[in-house]
Amino acid sequence: MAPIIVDKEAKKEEIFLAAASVFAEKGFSGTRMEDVAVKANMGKGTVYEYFKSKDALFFGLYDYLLNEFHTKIYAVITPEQTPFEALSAIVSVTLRAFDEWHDYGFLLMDFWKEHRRGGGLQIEFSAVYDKSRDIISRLIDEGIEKGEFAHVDSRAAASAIIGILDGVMLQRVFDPDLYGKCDVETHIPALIFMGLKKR
Amino acid sequence: MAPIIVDKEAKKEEIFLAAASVFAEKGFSGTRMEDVAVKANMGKGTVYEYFKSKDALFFGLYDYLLNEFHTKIYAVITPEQTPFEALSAIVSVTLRAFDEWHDYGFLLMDFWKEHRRGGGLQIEFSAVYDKSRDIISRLIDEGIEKGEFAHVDSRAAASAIIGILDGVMLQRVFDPDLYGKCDVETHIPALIFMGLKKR
Amino acid sequence: MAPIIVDKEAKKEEIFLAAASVFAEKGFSGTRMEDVAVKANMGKGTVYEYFKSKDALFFGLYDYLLNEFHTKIYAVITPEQTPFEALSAIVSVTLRAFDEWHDYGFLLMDFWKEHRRGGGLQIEFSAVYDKSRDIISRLIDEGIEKGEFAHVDSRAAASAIIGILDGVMLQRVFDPDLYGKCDVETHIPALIFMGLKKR
Amino acid sequence: MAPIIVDKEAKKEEIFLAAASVFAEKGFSGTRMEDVAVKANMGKGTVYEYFKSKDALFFGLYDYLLNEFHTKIYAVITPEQTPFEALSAIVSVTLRAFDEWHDYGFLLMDFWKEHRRGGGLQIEFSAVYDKSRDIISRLIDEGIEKGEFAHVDSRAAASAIIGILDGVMLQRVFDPDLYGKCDVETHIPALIFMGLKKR
DNA sequence: CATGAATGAGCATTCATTCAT
DNA sequence: AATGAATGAATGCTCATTCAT
Repeated sequence: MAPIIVDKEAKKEEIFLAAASVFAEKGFSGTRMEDVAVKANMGKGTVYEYFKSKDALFFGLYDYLLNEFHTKIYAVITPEQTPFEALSAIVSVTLRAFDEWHDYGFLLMDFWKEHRRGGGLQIEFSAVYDKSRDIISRLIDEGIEKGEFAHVDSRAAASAIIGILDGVMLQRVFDPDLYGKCDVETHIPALIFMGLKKR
Repeated sequence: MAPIIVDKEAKKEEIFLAAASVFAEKGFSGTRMEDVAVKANMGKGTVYEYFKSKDALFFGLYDYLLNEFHTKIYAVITPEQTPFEALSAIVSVTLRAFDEWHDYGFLLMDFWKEHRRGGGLQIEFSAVYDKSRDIISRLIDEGIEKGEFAHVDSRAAASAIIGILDGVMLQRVFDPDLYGKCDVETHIPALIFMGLKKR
Repeated sequence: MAPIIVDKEAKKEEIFLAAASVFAEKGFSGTRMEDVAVKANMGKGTVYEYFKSKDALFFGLYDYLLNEFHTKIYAVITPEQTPFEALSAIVSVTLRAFDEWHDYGFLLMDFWKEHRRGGGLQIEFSAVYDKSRDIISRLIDEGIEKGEFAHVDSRAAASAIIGILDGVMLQRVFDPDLYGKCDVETHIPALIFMGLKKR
Repeated sequence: MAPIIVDKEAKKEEIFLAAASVFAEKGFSGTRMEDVAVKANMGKGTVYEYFKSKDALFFGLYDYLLNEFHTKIYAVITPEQTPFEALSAIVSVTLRAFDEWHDYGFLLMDFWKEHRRGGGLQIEFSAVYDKSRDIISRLIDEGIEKGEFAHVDSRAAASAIIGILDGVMLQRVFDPDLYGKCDVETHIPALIFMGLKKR
């Protein structure tokens, strides 16, 4: 008669936030569903009202975060930018994003690791990387066409750039002071665009 | 009665080989000590004679593999090489090593992931990266001195190079066809040394 | 505001019908209160308005069904019948009733099985059997008096007859083709009345 | 080197005995695996060394008990007996067996009830009844041939006899005094062989 | 030394029941 | 009256670790 109106999506988001925090701290297998529930200020059972299983929560979270991440990253690209400017913006915002959420690195490691355990729930990681590679390699192709970039293999270069960004993140996970030791946000793009060799 | 002489080190190596195979296939938390024992053709109890715990085995394995890996990688550096040649050799042998043992990627992911869980047993990953970074950044510094390389920040560049290599490995874990799609072993070094920008 | 008038008894019956169907299909412990609620087109909470607990619903259902069953069975007895005719009618209508509702067998099994779990709610099964035994043994006694039946122990014979009927039902639960294989409705009464021995 | 020798079968039997006792007392769903373990004086995990799951234990127990039961029952048949004597012996030993282990009735109810829950583990009850029906109907056929029994339908009569025995057991489960109230072991066989009708 | 039987802590998940609306 | 969101007790099962032989 007067059904309790609950914003299911809002509740899911609450759980996602709690889960992100706990998974990032303890890792997937180190996290108990109760930990998530406690963090989200609800009963264990309630979490299960919104997510069928621990796996569903985990990979759902991945989806959620990736979406937010991509939205954030690719919001910086505008049509007026030159390929160089667009690429610079992507690299720079990505590095800054890692900086802002250090835990994201741990989460991502877990996603990578748990990714294998069969089942149909899991995100198609390969597709995710494909998508990123597509965007970046298209910018590179455009840059080559316009004479801005050298005649590199655009897909290999895109892989390398993503590799740099992921790899830098990994290294920062294990050595948080890396940023302190050198100005990564300046030097990494420099390397990407200029290479090591003297001209 | 003559005491049975057992080569403890040889036995440990047997266990390492079995463990590497099983951990790579099933991941750390998906692997049961019994799986390792079976693979190594011995009883569960025997594994515990050589390793105090699952963690000790796992991180001991990391140590073991990393040692082998580093030995292999840095064997290619010789004093006669120019910095450019040395760096090229490292990059190239690393890419080829990933190629040879695809599972290594999964193992590495697990090491990264489990790395955190307290205790004092764990390898100091940061130190590992530091060591690699040291070797590479020294080569870069040398190259700058000799006028071979541009005036980049050598530590940032080293981070970026390691990042590229780790990152490329990660991408190949999720998309094994990457090598097929483009000649990574040619293009990645090219990007590293020449950068994207046209000269 | 005019209060909504709800026919409590009608609603209870709705729930009973839904419950009978679900319990028969999934068994007592396999049935969730929500299943019943869904089948009855109402909310879980509403079921609890009418039945204090799952047990109360289950044993209430037993009462309800038994009542219907008894009403049906004993409607066939009339004062004009000879004891033989009355008994024949009971046997025959019982066998036919089992035939009509195959699921009843499963329900009954569950009632038997759950019957023990303490508490004061449960139906006194013994009393139920006593009642049936009373009716049947009285008919037998009457038959003996009138010289229609042999001098058997009427209570033992009544037990045996109920036993035959319950037992036949059980066997049909596990082998639904039993009726197909032989004409139970003819042969079972024949055995009851004539026995195995040749005269 | 000196492996602990454990008689796996003996251990299984220990567990069966504990399980029979606990299942009979609390029913299948009311029994926790720990209850069985405690009763058998072992740890929970140990039970799982011998039985893959609660279901496997339960239906394994059924197999075990049924085997014992059948062995006991059909041990009383000898080639020299007339069909009447053989049948009498079966009926009588069955009734006495129920008497000796009252709990068997409860266990059987549970087996009946749980029987449905799909899966491939479960005993084919139908086959069990078929087997009993075969033995008994063959004896009846033999009796008919020899002129000992009336021309009944032997399969229907066999069903009825099994029905009587199962049914009597059920009634005794709910009214343990039934035996006290009348001499079932005399009167039930009398009814089976002579029927109700006066000759 | 080697073993594998025994153990029990630990955790994902289910579901009867409650109660705010 | 009716609802269904929230809850947490309860339990089957796994697996690292121990230890008697």
